[in-house]
Amino acid sequence: MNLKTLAQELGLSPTTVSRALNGYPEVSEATRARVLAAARAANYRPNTQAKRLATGRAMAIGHIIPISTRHEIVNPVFADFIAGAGEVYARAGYDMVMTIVPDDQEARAYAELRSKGNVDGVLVHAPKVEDHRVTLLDHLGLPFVLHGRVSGIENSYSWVDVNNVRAFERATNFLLDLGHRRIALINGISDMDFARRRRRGYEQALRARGIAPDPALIVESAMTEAQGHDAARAMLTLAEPPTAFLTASLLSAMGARRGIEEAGLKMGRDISIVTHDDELGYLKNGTTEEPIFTATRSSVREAGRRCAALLLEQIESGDRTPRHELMEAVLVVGQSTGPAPQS
Amino acid sequence: MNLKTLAQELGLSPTTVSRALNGYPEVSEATRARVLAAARAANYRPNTQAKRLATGRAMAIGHIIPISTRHEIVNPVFADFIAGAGEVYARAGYDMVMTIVPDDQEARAYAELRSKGNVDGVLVHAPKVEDHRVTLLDHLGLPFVLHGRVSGIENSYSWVDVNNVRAFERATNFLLDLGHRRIALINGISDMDFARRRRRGYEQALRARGIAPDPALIVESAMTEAQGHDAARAMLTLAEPPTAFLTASLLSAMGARRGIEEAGLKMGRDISIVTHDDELGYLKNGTTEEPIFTATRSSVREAGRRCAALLLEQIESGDRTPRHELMEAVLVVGQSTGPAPQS
DNA sequence: CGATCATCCCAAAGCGCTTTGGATGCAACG
DNA sequence: CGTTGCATCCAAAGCGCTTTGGGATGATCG
Repeated sequence: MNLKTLAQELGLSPTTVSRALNGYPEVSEATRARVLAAARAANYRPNTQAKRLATGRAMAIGHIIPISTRHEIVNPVFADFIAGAGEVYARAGYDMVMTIVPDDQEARAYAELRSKGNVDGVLVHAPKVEDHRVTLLDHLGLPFVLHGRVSGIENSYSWVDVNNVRAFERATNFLLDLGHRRIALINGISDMDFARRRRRGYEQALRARGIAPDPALIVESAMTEAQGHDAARAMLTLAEPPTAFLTASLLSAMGARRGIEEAGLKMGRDISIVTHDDELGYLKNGTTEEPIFTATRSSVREAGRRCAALLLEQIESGDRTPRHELMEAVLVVGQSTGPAPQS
Repeated sequence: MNLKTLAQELGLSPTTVSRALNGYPEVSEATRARVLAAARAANYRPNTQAKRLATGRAMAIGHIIPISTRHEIVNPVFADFIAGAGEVYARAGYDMVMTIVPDDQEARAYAELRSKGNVDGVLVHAPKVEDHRVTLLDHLGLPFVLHGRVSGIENSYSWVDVNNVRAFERATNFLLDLGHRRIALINGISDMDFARRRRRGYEQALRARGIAPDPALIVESAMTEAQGHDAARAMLTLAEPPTAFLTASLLSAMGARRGIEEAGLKMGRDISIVTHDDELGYLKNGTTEEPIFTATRSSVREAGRRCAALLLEQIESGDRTPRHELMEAVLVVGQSTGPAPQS
């Protein structure tokens, strides 16, 4: 069923039917009603490709997911972020098109997306400290929004981010207030912009109290359960072991807890943990009311929603002036923290 | 830059240029070379929408992700599966379009995808025991492949699945051989077809040794860390506690381990765990050589690849006769299992 | 040398929609 | 009564590509 035959059946021109369906005023309400009824009856839906070609709008947003051939890790945060963004797209009638690409071909993938014209804009994931994608996209003239920011770049661009500096500053202060002085940071990969910011927040808080950050108490690598475990195990054997851990993900925190317990210590009493919690669907930090870990909490799903909303707004308004949204993490207190043990 | 102007610049007709680019034989190799060179120089890429409209092929595969409003959990396996499938799509020049939809509107979403014509086929995730999607898609005439199977349905369809029955039968036998008799199953949600099959494998193995499955030793719910923990804690307080746990995911296994250790027991000595391991990128079971948990291992990413390959093959060949692929899980021995303790 | 046949190229139609630029009819107006 | 203005509708062009159905051109053959 297409426009032409639907129009014929109604004894109308395609023009009129198209206008009736798309809510243009040049058609009487009587015929509009007739058209709508017929369209529904015939289960008519305009062909996407034809519409796209005619309007020049792809009605789709691109997400490019680079797959590293080295540490082939799929970002665990990814699924939830996508879910949030996808909700918004679906409501607005946009498709979400995902491209999986070896990370050395990422630039080409963006360029292709642009020149083949199959998206109206892109959402950029997991920016690194110096991320070339921003300049590339600027140059391509493809509307985009970053989930996160890029420290080492001058360009201005639209982004949605958590206030990572502040979150980790607060978390560190929280531990300092409990009397902890040897606080370890189990962070994400140091290339990542968010990891850089978290570290800055952590170090700022320490320095503000006159404590020099100790490199032996900082680990920066992929945020897995094993990472947390191994880092905790290793650090607990130091001559001056930490009394608290600050971890960048719930998985790392779980690993750290395991390491702590293997060392015969008790979390929340002997050793404290504060973690960042992205509120992933499949990885809950206890319940909202009774969290297991003390955490800086910020929903990555909500971030997905906001990124998507921001991008759609830019595309539909045509307004390219960069806009930002800074989300604050909530510090929730769980059972993983307590006063520093008297040594 | 479009076909027409490119053709003009070359002094050729659009027809010839199109044919040259698409490898048709009706064009001399000399002009083909000229055309290719010019196209590359102009960075020309045919407009996707126009191509799609002209050919009637969307060159895209749909994935519909239902979001339950109740337990809004995003399948943790999802990201890795997508990554696998996406690799194959990208190589074949297909887009992957993802639709996030409230689960009560899933059927409508498939119908729309079909009538709007923006995909050539769909990949169906996480089938339930009685899943209406198979009949729906059959009826819509939209090519599809299931990741998993549907027990309660007669239709034949294409699928790729792990031999869940066999995997859990083997895992159970492995524990039985170690002398365990009280073996608990911490399974996925019972509606899920894969969970049903795993339970069947588990019960078959028990019955084959004359052991009646004990409902008190079976939990079926969302596979989270908390699930594993809570189930293990609860079961260990039974009058006749289990000596081994069989879990359906690494997260559950991690939770169970925590529960075990909280009860002052040692995994691998006092209590054994065998888990299923989907080989998720961000959730490794130790290393390939030295797994932490004894596990039935099967890569969900590889499953994604095979699903995608199967679907593309069906679409491109036009052959709609259902095809299957059954993957066998490997049983790897880690440090989480040992002989049943003498009571 | 004319007929036949590849080879190489092109004009034009068509994919299904939107949108521009009228046409038509009718009420209102001076 | 002629004109204006409005409300409705339509024909046709166009989006950028593919593909059908030829049309030249030159080589081959009897």
